[in-house]
Amino acid sequence: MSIQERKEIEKQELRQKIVDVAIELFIDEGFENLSMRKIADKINYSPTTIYNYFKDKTDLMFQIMNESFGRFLVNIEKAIGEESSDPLEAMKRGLKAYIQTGLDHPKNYRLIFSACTRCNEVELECHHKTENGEKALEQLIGAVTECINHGYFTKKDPLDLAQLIWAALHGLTILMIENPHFAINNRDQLKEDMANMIIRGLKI
Amino acid sequence: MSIQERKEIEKQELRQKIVDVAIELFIDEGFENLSMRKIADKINYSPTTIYNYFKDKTDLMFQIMNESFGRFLVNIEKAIGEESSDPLEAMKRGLKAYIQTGLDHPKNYRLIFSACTRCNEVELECHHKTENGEKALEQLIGAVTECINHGYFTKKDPLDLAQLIWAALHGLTILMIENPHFAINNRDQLKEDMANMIIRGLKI
DNA sequence: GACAATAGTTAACAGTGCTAACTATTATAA
DNA sequence: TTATAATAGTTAGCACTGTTAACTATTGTC
Repeated sequence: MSIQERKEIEKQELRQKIVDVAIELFIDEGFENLSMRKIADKINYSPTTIYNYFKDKTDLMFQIMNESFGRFLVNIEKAIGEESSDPLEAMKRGLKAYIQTGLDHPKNYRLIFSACTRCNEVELECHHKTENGEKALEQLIGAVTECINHGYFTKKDPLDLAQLIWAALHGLTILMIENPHFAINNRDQLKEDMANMIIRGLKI
Repeated sequence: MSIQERKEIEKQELRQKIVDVAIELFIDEGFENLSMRKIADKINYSPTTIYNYFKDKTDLMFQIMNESFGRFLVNIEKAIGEESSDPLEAMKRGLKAYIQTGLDHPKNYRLIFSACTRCNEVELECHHKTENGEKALEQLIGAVTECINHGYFTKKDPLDLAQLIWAALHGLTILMIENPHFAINNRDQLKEDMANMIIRGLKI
């Protein structure tokens, strides 16, 4: 390993540490209390060091958002459990797993989508795409295509259907997380009903 | 009109002015640039005056959120247009109107739901209910009940169904607003598809 | 051993939410 | 009519924020 290689690795390690600590702080202390100075304190560096690794706070936010998206995907995989031979069965399990995973890790889920809230509020033009977000969508498109090919779903554009599904799931998940009053007494029922509504709505 | 009444009215007027200016600033300058001092500047009062009318910034946020919700409802009514005799027809028009109104006034829509993002991030416990939010839900429940009574929708708890519908609509609307990449080329199609998916999903 | 690049630092600016202590103004009761 | 009390608004200040510019110390290269 050359010196340059070692330096590069060290750089990546510190960068990753910043991301990890930022997520930790977000989870522990919330959105409003996540500051560059607190992150710096936690890693025992001066606040300005962070700016050698991230353009600004928004940039950092998008990195931790992407990282959290990755962790969310891992958790979903776990929640889905063993593979299913029937695509429709797999789809239904996936739908419920998405909502449940969001509810199980509300702060994580919130983090994934709260970066956008910070991004260029004025113009509502955020040009970031998260790598892991794209990956998730690809996976969902695959599952939808399976359902179409097996004659379960209407023969429409799989991307369209995937976006429909994602939107519906996200809506329920984020409302439940952000509004503790929403469906306080019937969350399990609603989760089930949402999965059923989606599948019935797209069935041939 | 007694002196007390006049004073009360003046108080309400200033309070309303603060709310109006706060909304204006949010729309014009965005979330991050909305500060107590800027609001104070705009109404030519000292910043601390605001604290005589609102407990803190979060409190003010919830007031402007409620106000925006009210304006949103007015705009939806407009978008729905004339009354329809058929409840299912009315429902479909309402569904599309919700999404379209959100897209037509993205900053307004975002404001309605961004207050929660600020509320007690740590515990995810926000105990505010917005009056206008409750009102909207009541209305939706009414429309759903109509559809059930006419034999269009499955005989389930109208509150459940209304929450399902709202969640799905909200998910699509907020994703489109917050993520400019989401469904950039097929938004009209998606709006239509979402309405159809919901109705097919709930039909008897 | 000189030079340059890199990584990290300190100091500072302009702005933030919010509180405490103060001052005027106004309405009520004697 | 005047003293008292309540109300509405003010100033000054605290502890914090993101971010930049200028600096220093360390390290690798020639």
